[in-house]
Amino acid sequence: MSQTTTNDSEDGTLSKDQEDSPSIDEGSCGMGGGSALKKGPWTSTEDAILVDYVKKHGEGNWNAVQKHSGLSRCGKSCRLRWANHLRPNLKKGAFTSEEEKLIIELHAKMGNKWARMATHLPGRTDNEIKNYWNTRIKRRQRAGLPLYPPEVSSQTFNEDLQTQTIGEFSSVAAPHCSLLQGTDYDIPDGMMDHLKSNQGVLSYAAGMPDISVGGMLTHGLGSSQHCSFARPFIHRPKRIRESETLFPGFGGNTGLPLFDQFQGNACGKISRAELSFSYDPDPGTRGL
DNA sequence: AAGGTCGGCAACCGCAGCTAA
DNA sequence: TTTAGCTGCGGTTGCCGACCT
Repeated sequence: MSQTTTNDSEDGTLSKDQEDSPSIDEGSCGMGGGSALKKGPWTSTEDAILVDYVKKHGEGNWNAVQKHSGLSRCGKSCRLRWANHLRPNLKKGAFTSEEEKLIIELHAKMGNKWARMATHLPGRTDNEIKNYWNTRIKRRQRAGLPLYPPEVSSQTFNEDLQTQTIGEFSSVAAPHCSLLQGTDYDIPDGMMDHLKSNQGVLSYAAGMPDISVGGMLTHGLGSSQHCSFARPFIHRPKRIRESETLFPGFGGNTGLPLFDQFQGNACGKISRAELSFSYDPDPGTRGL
């Protein structure tokens, strides 16, 4: 939209911006290469080179793109550009209401698993979904609205309970969740206090009127819904970062387990038929 | 009209998982 | 078994146009 993604000259020749590019980085992207790598917006010339390269060699082996095509872009940058903008069958434009419903539904189920969510939205990229969601969070926070419509919260919760009851992924979930389903969850007092004090601003909790943070903990964290909420407490560097986002100031070193695996299992079961809730993606803010 | 703020988007960064040597 | 390279993912930042005051 606003961003110029192809900012070279009309005739497609190498424009000035390719020479004095927004920024030249000496071997960033993790891997050095010695040669200066360009950063910033892609030009249509670069796009063409990348498309041509992928046509000839296929996707993957992104680091070879720089070597073989002469593009001054690191492999990561090429992969991202291809995945988000050049890949065929990409759907452009605003999300349809169906897609919005699906995103909300999926996020309620799996949390910030953008890539996984993208697999349920053909033609959409994880980046698009992530951007959409982040914007949505901002809007809803500003409007003081819950993140999820109540229908989504309770529906998702019930589905997951059902799912678990019939043992759809119990073989995977059990080892993790059993740790949480005992009577003594062993939640440190300080942590509990922190959770309570943050409840008002917890985006997840805010969207779950029936499942307050306290309720989550006393209710049993066995469902995938709960487990995904439990993720912020996971003892793992990456998750700690996440936890700091959701629970500022809380370090997350509680030794609670990781649920990503069975989340993935649970996530694959969503069908369009489930989207029966009445919903407004952003009540009161759509017309912003 | 000018300045400030917001919304939307593209792209970068750092980390983790996977795999081949 | 270890290690280095590659890839993918999620978080974050910066840019720019639109809108508001």
